Amino acid sequence: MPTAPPPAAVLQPGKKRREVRSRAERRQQLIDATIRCIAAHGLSATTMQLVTREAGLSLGIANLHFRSKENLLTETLRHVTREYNEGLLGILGNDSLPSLAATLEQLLDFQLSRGVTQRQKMAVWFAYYGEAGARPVYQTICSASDRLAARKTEGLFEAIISDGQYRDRDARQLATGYLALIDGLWLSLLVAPRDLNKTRAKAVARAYLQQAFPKHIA
Amino acid sequence: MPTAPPPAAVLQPGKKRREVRSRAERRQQLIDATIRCIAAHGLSATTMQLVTREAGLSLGIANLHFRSKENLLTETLRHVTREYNEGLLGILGNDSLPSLAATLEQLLDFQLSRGVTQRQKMAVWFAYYGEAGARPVYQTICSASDRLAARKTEGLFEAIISDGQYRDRDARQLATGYLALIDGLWLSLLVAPRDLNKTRAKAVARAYLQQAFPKHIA
DNA sequence: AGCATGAATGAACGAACATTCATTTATTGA
DNA sequence: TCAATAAATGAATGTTCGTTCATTCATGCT
Repeated sequence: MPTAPPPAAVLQPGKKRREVRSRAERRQQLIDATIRCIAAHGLSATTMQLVTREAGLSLGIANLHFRSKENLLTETLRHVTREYNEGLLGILGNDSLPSLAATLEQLLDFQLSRGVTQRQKMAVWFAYYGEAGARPVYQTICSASDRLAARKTEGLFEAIISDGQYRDRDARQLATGYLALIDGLWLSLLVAPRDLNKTRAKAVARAYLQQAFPKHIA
Repeated sequence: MPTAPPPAAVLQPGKKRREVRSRAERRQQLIDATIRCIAAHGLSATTMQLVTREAGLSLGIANLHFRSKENLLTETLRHVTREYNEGLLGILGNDSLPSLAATLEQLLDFQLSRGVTQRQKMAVWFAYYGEAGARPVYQTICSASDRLAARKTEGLFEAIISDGQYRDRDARQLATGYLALIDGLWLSLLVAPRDLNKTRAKAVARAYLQQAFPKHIA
């Protein structure tokens, strides 16, 4: 069998100059590309070729910086989760909250904030949720994040109940309901954006909080 | 090249007797197997081999009764969706509702009913939701079902508001919130069953309805 | 009984996939 | 200036997947 002719030594037109970057930079670049791919094509259609092409890099690079595709996907979920948790802790992090009413408003704004990013993140979030039942790793990461949000929200609600001297209110139950409501609204925004926009979603969530804590929200 | 030796004419031990069934029966059998596979292994790991083996049939059968894998998956989603919609219409179907309070209770019971089935169905539901952003067919089926539920729930809430002469209540907003809450509770039940059981989930949803319609629910 | 019909089977096939690694190339330090 | 080192590349590899179809066989009709 004749060997393939060796590529010409001349500079090929579509050839990009090879660039060297640090490990951290490449990892971030690949995670970002993975997020875009999942949002655009879904988790099952996200291939190594698609991701690396999206990142503008060569095929083998993902296996170089992450050991495997499985690892890349896990790290991507971890990144999205960490980002969300950091945003949440920026609001609910300190145990002594200056103004409870303002904090409540901030929480609402954060969870239903605009931003192109957020839309992509929602798609990623639910793509992994859909597979979580079958993949223990995803389940662990997701539920750890959920538990943190639940704990912090519950803490805020307890403080509000105490401050407003509300009667017959269960902080845990209200927090569970509120977070489930937010999840459900996200899902609707993702799947049926025609029937629900962010403004209406925020109004719905606000109504929930108003019913629960009328003295703390306008 | 020597041809492989023909299989012995004797009855092989692991050989099952071939059984012939109607097209409808086989389709249902395969859809049920698909649901079990998705719930157990996730959508991305659901292969034709897995499904047909789960159904106890041969590999080629799925392509015989459904044209393609894509079609099998679509029909499976349609089946789950139809089943849910029928249950919902069984409660909210007739336009003149006998007792609004009883209907509200039935709706709650239905949406958070136990049953092993329901757990598998939830897994299927969210597996498709996760891919819906990338697959227009899934999106169409899901959002059509969601829209029906929204319309019927809104109708019930309108009747209740009118009956109870509630002030400052928006049926559409309350219905959006209630359905989002149910979706969110389902997601929590699926992903973090340790943190939320069906009894607590029902209590949370009930609390929402109590806040909205105190005269119509205990 | 013998034949016609079509459901059922599973080996075979090509396409697509993740992964590997020999080679190329940028960067660093002597 | 020139090795030495490490990052980046992409052709090649082995595997797995969905799909096909020649063959087998159960069933109902004549």
